[in-house]
Amino acid sequence: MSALPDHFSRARNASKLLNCTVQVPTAGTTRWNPSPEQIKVLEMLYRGGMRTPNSVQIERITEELGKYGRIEGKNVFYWFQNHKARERQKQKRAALLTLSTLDSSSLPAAAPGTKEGPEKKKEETEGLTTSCKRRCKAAWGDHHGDDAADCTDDVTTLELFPLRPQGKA
Amino acid sequence: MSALPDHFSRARNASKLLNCTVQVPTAGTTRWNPSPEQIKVLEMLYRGGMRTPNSVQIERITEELGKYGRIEGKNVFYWFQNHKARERQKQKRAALLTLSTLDSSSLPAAAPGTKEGPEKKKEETEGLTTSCKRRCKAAWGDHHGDDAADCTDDVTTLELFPLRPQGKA
DNA sequence: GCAAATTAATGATTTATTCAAG
DNA sequence: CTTGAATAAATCATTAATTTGC
Repeated sequence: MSALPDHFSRARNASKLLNCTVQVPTAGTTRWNPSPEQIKVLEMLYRGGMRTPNSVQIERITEELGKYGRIEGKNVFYWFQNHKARERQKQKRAALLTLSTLDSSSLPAAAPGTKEGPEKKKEETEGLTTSCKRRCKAAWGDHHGDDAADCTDDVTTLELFPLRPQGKA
Repeated sequence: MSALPDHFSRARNASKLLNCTVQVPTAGTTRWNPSPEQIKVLEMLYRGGMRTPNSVQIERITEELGKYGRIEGKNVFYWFQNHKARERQKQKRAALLTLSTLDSSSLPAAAPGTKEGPEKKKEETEGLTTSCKRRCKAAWGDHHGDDAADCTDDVTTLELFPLRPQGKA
């Protein structure tokens, strides 16, 4: 897991000693590091039911989160992807654990310490949540805005995307 | 998990019952249909070694292909994705076939008519092409162009991306 | 108490799989 | 059946926690 050629990156251990509150601006950071407020908003949206925001939603979220720090649209996109995937991963693991606890007779393989349980391929304990087929729509940059009068399909999910706490969908 | 009545797909199966041709906005076709010239250029680029163009490259390709018909950046992106994937798929299949031909004793399962051969997981006949690790860079809309002096680190594949028949290396 | 070494989280990319239009 | 479009899974890579030796 940890191959470290020991490359002391750029703006690393600047803080800690110096309690300077400077936010390390100017280009430096390669990877987006979400601030607590940003995470809060994102999780709120997620708990509100948002799974894969489309481009318009992403734009709005990005704009909103931009108040709390530098952020791009792709960060939002990736955040939702990863969050969803890892949530599912956790649930799957929990389900397996529950199963093994409830029924301690089966469970042939899948040593819990190895790495995972990559036995079949997928669809292991999948038939419990996602029943809906697929939802289409992606988050591509539809901003080309040249000639083609291609309808920017938004409008659909806009209503259930308040961005301000409204209470459930 | 999917507790949200997300956008009921919009232009997907919209015109099924209602055979009304309306609603389809000005740009009729939902799906991009590449013209022969476009395919030609794309295949040339592919044969030239391009696998996953970055945003700048995609923009340029899109611009070039736009001469031969309506096209968006995501079309180019998806085309490369699909072409690569399906090329690999074919190679894999061919390799399996070759193996079974050379050694007609093994090959336990993988009925060729069922659906596929989803036996293990992956890494079956993989170690034949991709030796380079990974290349980074995606095709996101990096067009924010605000202040951040974020280096748009293309440069990786740019050299082998002439876009104009140059004679190649 | 600290910084290097390790580990755990998680952002970012690529690959595999699936859906559906033509 | 072919293939564009979209999503989910796997993987890589980097940053933050945490541990460990001094």
